[in-house]
Amino acid sequence: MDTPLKNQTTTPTTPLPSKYEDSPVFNYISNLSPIEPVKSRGNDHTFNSLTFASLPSIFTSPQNVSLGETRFSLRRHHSSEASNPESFQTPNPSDKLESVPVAVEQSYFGSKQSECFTPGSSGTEVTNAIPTENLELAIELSNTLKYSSGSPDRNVPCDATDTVLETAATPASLVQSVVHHSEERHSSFERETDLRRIRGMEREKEAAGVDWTRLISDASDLLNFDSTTIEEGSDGEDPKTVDPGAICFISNILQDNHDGMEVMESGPIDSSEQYELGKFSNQSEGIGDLKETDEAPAILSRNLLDKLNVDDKCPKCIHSSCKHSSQSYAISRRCLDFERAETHKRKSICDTSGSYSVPLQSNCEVTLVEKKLIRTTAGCDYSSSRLPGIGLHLNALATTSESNSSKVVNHETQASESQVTETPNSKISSTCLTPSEVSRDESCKSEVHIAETPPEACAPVGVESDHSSPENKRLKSKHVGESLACKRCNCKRSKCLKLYCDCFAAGLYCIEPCSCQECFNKPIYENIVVETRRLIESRNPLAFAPKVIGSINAAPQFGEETNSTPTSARHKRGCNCRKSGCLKKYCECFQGGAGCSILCRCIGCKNTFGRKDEAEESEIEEHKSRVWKKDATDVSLGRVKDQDLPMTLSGICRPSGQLTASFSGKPKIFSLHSVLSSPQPEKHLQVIPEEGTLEALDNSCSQPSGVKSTSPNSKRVSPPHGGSEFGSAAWRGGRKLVLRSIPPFPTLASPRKH
DNA sequence: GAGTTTGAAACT
DNA sequence: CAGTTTCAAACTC
Repeated sequence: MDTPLKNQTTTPTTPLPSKYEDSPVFNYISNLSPIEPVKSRGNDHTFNSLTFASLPSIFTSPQNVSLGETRFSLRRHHSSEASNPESFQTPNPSDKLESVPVAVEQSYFGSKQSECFTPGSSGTEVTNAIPTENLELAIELSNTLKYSSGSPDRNVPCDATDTVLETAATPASLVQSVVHHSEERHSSFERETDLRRIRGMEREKEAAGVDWTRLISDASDLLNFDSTTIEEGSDGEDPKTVDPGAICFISNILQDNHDGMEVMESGPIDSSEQYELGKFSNQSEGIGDLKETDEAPAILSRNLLDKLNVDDKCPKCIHSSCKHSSQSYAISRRCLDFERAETHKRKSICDTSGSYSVPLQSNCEVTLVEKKLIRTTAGCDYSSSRLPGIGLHLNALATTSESNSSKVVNHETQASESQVTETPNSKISSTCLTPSEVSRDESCKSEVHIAETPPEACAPVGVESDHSSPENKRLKSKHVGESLACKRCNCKRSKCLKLYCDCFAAGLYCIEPCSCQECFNKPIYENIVVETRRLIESRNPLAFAPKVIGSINAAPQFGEETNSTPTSARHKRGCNCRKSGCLKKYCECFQGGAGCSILCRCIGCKNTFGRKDEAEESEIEEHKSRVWKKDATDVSLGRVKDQDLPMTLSGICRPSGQLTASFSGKPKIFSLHSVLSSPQPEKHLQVIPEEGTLEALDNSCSQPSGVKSTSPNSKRVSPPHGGSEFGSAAWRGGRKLVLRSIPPFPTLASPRKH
């Protein structure tokens, strides 16, 4: 374009015939170039209109312009031309692209260069990298766009400058580079990483057959996120703080899903990534690259716009739509951090993201309101992916109910986003150990704080922002998911290192909203937390498992009439209520939206989700049938004695002590009864799979009580790894993983043989 | 917001 | 394993 550098860059590309330049595609590409914005008012306008307040600032950086453009020369050519925000809706595809894509691209690509290159170095870089790229570009127009995204590999210059940045995700830093914060580099890096992860996820999904729409939404979400951050920064809030946290949380979330970090970093951006980028451009283009459906462009643009709009409207995330993704982020972050602490940042075990299809995803339809769609999609993806890594509680929540989950997600989303804005100093130096500093240093973890910090953000839809007030708290916690999402404690003496602490029990770090005193449940005290967890898990491997198990999906929605259809969810140990009638949140069953079961020792149970007596009846019936069947089988094998049946029944009907706990309360779903009654543990495992839904099974398997009760030395019973293993497996892996790792269970149960 | 109630968690 | 104590959330006023 105007700048010499660009000319250079473009020139190499020129192997393309002049005709090519004349071609619509070429024009389109040219129009795409956003880097110019600084110079071109139009772009600025566009950004502003789009609410990319900070974008202009981005372009202020000379480096960004020159460097970024070099690679994107093709696209950004005539960026100046497309300045109209309205261009989105204009028939002209190129214009459409301009506003949105520009922002995106810059954030992605430009940042990289900006960081990698100093003004002086830029020239060298250009010469080196461009030729090859251009060549490829020439070959494939579509690729050209993608190319602009700039694979790490190709960006040789970056490597020289800063290997880490370069490999990691240089490009993302554009925005931050604009800000000129060295600290931001880190954040940008993470952002980039996040983006890549997302893309990688998308790739996977794509491979799986996921439609591009989701990808777009994700990407748009990402974009949105960025924009939000930027905007915030422009608003006067501390940009630094914002970015890091946001980035961190995203990265964390993604991390679970995707381990791909390494891969992505190590390797150049593969075609798929580029492809996605290309999608962006394509979509905005309207030219419609091959892969995309006609809808793609429109949707993309809409999404982007929506996002932008959303950001504008609610920097702090006012809309539920905004909340969604953020919330999920926040949740995951918090949990992930925790998890990470335990595992010491092990690579996500659960790339099983694929396997964990969250119900939410299903909800992600293009048909949804775009705003929601965007958020939702992102949230879905993240949530799904994150599930594995999340504390069991969270997992339970996720699975609990779609509606709930969505609420939760929204909730968190808001929180997270607002957090982003609020996050003050996110990480950068993790050396600080003082509790007060903890929140800051936690970097990624700090986000946790951030995410939930904003009362308003956190507040469930329809709930006042004031968290502190008991009323609000109550309202918030109305829904289990919500309560967890915004979980905050008020511990005074437990240091938040005991199960008394809801945060700790839920596998979450305490965050700002918490009113706890002398809190050690912070990322900074990771070691302590982990150690404590180990201790607790050693006593009760499933101490951190969700208290309520079973498919809450089936359970009536909160607030719905529950009596008619008892939920399948059951408290893992049952409650012991004496005065609350299991009608108040004192009752863990009730609180978790679970009906009371035979495991409960409650008195005067009136649990609307299912009373104990009812459960007992059904349980007995169920058990009887099972027992008889088994009995027949066992008898044939000579294993079962006449006594067994009665004993089992008695145990079921009125389990005593921990033994009771061993039974899952869920008759229809779980076959634990059979386990107890059955002399052979192995059978249990076999039986379980048959009956239950996976979740139910997993949950049942994961129940600590079960372990304890079945084993002679309940306390001794510990997971393979001194208790932590099992628990951790459940902790990090999610239900399915837990289920797999359960094998030890049978062994434990075996002692019960009579 | 303070105080009470409640039941889980922790302890003995 | 049972009883007691501790604890913090839930709840009430």
